[in-house]
Amino acid sequence: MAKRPTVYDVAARAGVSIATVSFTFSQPHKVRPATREAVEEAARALGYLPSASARGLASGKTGAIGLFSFAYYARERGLQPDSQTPFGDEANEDFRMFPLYHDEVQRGVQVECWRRGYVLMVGDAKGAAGEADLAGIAGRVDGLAVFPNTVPDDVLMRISRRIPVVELSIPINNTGLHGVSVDNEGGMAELTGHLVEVHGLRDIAFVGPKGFPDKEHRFSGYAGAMVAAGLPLRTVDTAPIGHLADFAASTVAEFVAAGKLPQALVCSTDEEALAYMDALAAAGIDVPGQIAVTGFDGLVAGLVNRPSLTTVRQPLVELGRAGASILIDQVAKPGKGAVTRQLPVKLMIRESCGCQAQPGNQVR
Amino acid sequence: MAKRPTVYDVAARAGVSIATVSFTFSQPHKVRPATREAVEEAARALGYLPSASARGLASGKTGAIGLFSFAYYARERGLQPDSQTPFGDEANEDFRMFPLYHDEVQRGVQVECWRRGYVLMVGDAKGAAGEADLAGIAGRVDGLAVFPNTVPDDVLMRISRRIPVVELSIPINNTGLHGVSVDNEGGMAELTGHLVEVHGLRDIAFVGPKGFPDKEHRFSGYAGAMVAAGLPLRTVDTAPIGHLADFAASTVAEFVAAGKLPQALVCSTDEEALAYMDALAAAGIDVPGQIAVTGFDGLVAGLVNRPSLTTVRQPLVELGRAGASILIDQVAKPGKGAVTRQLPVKLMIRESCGCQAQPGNQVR
DNA sequence: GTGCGAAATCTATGCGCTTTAATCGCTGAG
DNA sequence: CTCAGCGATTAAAGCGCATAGATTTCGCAC
Repeated sequence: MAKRPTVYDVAARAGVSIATVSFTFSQPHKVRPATREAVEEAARALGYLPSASARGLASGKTGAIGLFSFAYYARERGLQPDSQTPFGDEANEDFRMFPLYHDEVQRGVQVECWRRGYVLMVGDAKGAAGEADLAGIAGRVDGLAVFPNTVPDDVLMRISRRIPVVELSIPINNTGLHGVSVDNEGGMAELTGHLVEVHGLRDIAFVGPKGFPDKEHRFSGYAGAMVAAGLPLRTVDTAPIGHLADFAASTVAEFVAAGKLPQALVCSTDEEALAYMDALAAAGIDVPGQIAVTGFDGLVAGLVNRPSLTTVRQPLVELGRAGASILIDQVAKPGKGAVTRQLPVKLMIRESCGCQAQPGNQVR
Repeated sequence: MAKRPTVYDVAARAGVSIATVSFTFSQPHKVRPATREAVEEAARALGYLPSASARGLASGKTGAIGLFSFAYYARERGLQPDSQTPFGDEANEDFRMFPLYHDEVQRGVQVECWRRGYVLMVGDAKGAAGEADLAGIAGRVDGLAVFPNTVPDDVLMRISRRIPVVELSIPINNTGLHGVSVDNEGGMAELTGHLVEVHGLRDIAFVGPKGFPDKEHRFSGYAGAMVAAGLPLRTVDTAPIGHLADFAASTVAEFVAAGKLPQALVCSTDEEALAYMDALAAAGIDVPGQIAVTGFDGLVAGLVNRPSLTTVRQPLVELGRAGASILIDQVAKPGKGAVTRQLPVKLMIRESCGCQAQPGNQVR
């Protein structure tokens, strides 16, 4: 590559000063049409491309929104950048790998950035999300969106002192960060209610990890509905996502061995639900015939699955858009407090709960 | 937001020079452990975040790969940033809108960037992809990936004089740009052969637009297979993607009116195929009973559709990865000529051609 | 205690652009 | 014919960091 031409080269060729070149691009109306054209002509002839780095340095703005995204997916599964793990086409069932939760949210962020004239910077930690990784992206954006549990809180707080930070899909909290969330509790309560009231189930177990605020809220929704119906709670531990399949298989085996198969498995995520459905199928147990299984998220994979997965659909794209929107607003006019929004969810009744698939429910 | 602390602030607090601060982050091993810790402590206390802009300016590298992505989707459909068009959750069948072709390719680019330690900059034109839009992203990356027909050739050529540019999924050509493509011709020939040999169809029409190199190659594949079988060619024009539904409906109406319904519609993309299947269903024509329909791409939407869509699956994620890989290689060691790669495709026999759905073919 | 090479640190400069303040050139009023 | 007034243009000062080259400090042998 030839040396990139700079404002100096353009200025020299056009016979003006670099300031005029700069104005030509940033404040065209302040430049006489004749000189403007001369500058543009020179720029074109030279193949001039303004350096965003220099621009950002001088102006203090980057015009970019950052998203710490893929790391979310990878870290949860223990994937390494140098691994040979298939990330798409190679996998036989890659609609189980893509698009997942964060892919849809990312799309939302991307759409909103597009609409507001920002570019999206997608950064990812190479190992545990340390500060060094984040610096690479936090240092070059005007605002940062992150998924919960991907970045240590103290690092996040530090960053938020410099640029607005929004947590995507985290319950309202007291961290002082901006945040967008969904009605986890209400959605799960409604879903549980469906199993109790429509299907008359009583022995309903909740499957989900501890320690994740959003999952805890889903549990609350489940618990509330069960208690309200006078039914006993029952919980099943879950493994890290990377080991869902093995864990689900052994759990199912235990159920069978103990002869204590619940009537329904209310999972905290679609991914868990699908893993359990696989395990149940492998064990020769019919879903929804012998046991109902439900998820939470509304991924494509649940729609493609047979039986299709009854679940609670989160407005994932909207979630991303709302997050990006908050950031961009904050960049334009920094507010004092944390901005938070909660979005509604939608119950998607499909086959895995025992209902017949409805055309209207085929959609996600 | 408080003024962001700089190397100077950190240096002052740690009692060292800014060079040492810089080294501490870039060449830690060249700094004595004691001073390194002092610097890190100061940085932590101050909430220091290195400015990527300044870094990029000084070093001449940005560590970012750019992708001109969403614009591709939007422009083809005539969507505007300020429009109220639903971009996801709102749509009843958004698996028809996401993930599409470019979404999967983008994922590939993103994965490869992650593995190679780059960040991804997703930029989008706000209107026609003019130079101004591109400058915003081309100026801040070390390499740029674009979809065909999204950026005027001359602009692309200009940019490619400064940074490596790769065209995603464009047949090998003479533009001198790097490129990745798939075996469009071979895949379509194989698919057409399937319809002829397995299903014994003779009146097979090709549906696809003119003027797009990759689509032309698909046509060649279709034509080659037909000629080889001694069958006549038949083509159907298509409308811009944004008007696919209306156009497909009127075309189907013409077929019916003229009583000349082909035995099969070989479409150049899955999106076209789905539009025609919708139109055929609306006209009360059974697929694949009365007419077979096939696509090309291997989108999720085709898998979810009933009947599921027989198609040719492109390795989209791999396509994106290959593109990013070429760019990153070129950044590291600029080569002289254009690098090109062609990837294989895979025939996915599903229901819309008249075959029974096979478990193995359910996958995409 | 000295001397020396290596390691650590610092000084100084420039990356390409934005932006403020100052200068220039022109117009029209006096 | 002069000069205030105004728009167009420019000079100059950074923005925050990397890095070559200069300088200081360190570790160690004598």
